[in-house]
Amino acid sequence: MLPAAGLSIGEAALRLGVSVHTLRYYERDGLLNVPRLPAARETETVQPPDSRHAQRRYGESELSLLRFLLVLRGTGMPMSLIRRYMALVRAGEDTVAERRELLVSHQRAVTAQIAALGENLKAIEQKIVKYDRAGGCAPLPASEGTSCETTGGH
Amino acid sequence: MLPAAGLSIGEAALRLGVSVHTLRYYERDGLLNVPRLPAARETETVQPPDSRHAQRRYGESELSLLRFLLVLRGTGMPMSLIRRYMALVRAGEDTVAERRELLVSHQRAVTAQIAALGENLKAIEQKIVKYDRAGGCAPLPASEGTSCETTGGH
DNA sequence: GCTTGACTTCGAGTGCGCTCCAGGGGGTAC
DNA sequence: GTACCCCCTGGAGCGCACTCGAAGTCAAGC
Repeated sequence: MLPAAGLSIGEAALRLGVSVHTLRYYERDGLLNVPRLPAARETETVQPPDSRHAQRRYGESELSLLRFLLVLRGTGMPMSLIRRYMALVRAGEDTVAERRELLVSHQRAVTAQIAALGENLKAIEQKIVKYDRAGGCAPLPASEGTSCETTGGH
Repeated sequence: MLPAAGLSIGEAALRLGVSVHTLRYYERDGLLNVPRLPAARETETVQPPDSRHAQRRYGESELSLLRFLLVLRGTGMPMSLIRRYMALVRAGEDTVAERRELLVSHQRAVTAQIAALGENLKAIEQKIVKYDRAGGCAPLPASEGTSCETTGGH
């Protein structure tokens, strides 16, 4: 349960499978805030550094936030909506209803997207089958005889 | 079965659900060639126009090519690959094997994409469920009593 | 002290797929 | 003839999500 002071940006990037550029970009773009080092550390040199130039530390909470962020990105939610969602998360528990609404609407979009992809996939597979039938005559596989006319079509 | 001289670019765009800009862009980008008017027409003015400035006519063959092109685009195939595929189509029947290969590889990509989307969708749905359980206490629906602690999490 | 390496900032650059614009053609309607 | 509408071209612009570069900071190792 202890935050254990978290990972550096490089480690976090590695673990999440994105670039450090992307992580910084997300923060710059207002998607989330990441705490910085100077708070408490084992050996305390005189001063925590310059306050800018302070290194980010990614704890469990940031990581799980980012994991979900990547889920949203991975389903094509635009940055602007993600920004809104993350702001709601930061704003506390009484934004749950609105967050839910946002996710439900996105869920519908994703479902539709999957359906459309499935349709298109079907069309691609049909074309492949057509090529299989046509290709039995010339190049690759040797199967039993079907008529080998090139009756139009691509 | 007769080509009936085909549609204008505006009509084709309307029918395919894209903009005329996009159709011209596809052609400019080498995805396909579209025949032009000046061949044979009812009233022949002295000269068929300037040869540039000649209007495109979209016949069944162009339309079905475009429909499949849109399937490929709709599944995220990049323009460069589509260009290759379309070149193979133009090149004639003995490119069928290579076309097939291209489509099969894309098919795999789309299948993977759908799977990934499904995974992400699951994560989103779980989050929604979590919000449902949390939200029973405060804002929207009134259901029977579950414990209403906010035990961590976004 | 100097180098190395991972971090910091801000701003500019990239790639993709359109999308739009200026400037012009040409045919039909009034 | 001139208004209208759809068509043409080449090139510029846009939105998105990164991606990279220059210049600087800091801690650790030799």
